[in-house]
Amino acid sequence: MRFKAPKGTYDVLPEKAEKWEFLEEAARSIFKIYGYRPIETPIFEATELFARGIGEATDIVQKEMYTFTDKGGRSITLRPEGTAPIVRAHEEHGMSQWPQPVKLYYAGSMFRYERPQAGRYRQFYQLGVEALGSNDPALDAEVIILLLEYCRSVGVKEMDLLISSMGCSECRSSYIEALKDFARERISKLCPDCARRFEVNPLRLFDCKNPACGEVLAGAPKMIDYLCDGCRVHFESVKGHLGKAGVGYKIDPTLVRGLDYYTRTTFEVQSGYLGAQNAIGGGGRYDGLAEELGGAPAPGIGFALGIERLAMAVEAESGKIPGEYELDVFVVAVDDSVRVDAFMLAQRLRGEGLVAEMDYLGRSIKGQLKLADKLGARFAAFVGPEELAAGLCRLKNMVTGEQEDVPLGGAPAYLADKVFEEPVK
RNA sequence: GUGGCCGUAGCUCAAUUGGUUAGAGCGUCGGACUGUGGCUCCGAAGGCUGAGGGUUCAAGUCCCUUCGGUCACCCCA
Repeated sequence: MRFKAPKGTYDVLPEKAEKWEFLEEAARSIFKIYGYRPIETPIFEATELFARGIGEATDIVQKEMYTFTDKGGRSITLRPEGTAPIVRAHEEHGMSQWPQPVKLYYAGSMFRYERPQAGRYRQFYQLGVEALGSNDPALDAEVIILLLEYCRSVGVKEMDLLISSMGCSECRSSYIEALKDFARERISKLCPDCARRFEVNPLRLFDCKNPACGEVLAGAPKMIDYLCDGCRVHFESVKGHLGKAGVGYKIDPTLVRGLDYYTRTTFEVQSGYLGAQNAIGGGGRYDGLAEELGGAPAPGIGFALGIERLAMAVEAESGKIPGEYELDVFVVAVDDSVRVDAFMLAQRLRGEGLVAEMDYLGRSIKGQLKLADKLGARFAAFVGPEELAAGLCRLKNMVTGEQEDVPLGGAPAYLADKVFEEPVK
């Protein structure tokens, strides 16, 4: 075959898809408990939405977007993240008139043109929440706790919560000046990459892994020391809420996230089991985004988490993720004359809510039993001329090997009782 | 976009210093006396050795290019 899944993409085969379904269902369930409601936005949007929302200078906008021109001449981009589209929908549908705050969650694929690596793909699946219309620090804490609780509920035990504050437009700009003053005097001691960062986005200086740069920057001014009164009070309150909730966290002043829209609270949940891309999820507050997109002001906060990375962390720590294929009954057609009767029995079994399978390849009885065994069937139901003539159906317990004849008409209900009322195994 | 490693049947891997029809295990399908699984045994199907060039009498084995995978950087979920 000449075709393969495009670079950086992959097929989620049944075994993995079942695990993803489990994780996603668990997420939807806990998101709802926290009062969030589902929303689906288009998988592509006007390029300008992301360019303005995420920031022209960011890596995402500069080199990672899947952009194309549609037949109407519009510049379209496959969504690289979920927040900007939701803020767009919030404005478009007047959600500021809904009971505030508006709490939404989403699940879906995102696209970024990057070199694939462990835990990073060109199409990846995110789960996320957004709460718009309030700048209450309690909401910041709620969102952070929701992320942690969800991860914990599906089996992630060891994870680190990093938090910081990016300040608001006012205090951040004065901080950036201070940082640039500091860096300008030491520019000769920094690596070429950092020299470039200095020009493009000084906040990124802290991302450098170069030890020499790290030493130089250790003495640099920190954003959290430059917060204005409002931002400082907000940050203190977020920490206070987390503390009351018994949530452990680490303040990381260098936690600078790659999207320009963040203000005040930013956070990231990391796992030591993921390799270089160690963030399971992250997010922050974006109080200026709605205005940046040309809408009415609307503060907001949210997070996104990558299901691929979550699944990796869960499997590394807890071994298995639930979500197995289970077969209740395999209907065995004893010979060709009864294949239609077998088919009808399977239909009636399914009508009782039982997972029923049968043979579609004309296999021998032995072959059918082998298949039933491979599929893990709990029961086999024999349909044969002799049983049919007597109005019976022979049931075989595939675990114990016991067999019994029951009236054909009552077989589905009889089996349903056995399957649903008796403990598995 | 940059760099390291890698690319043989569906999967995991073999294939003497380049040498003749590329093998095995698992899996799939079938069979082992007539209506019954899990163990065992037998058989079959399934590879243009990622692709394209080159070197050579001869290439899965060497060289180049390209595509893909993988890991790291940049950055992020």
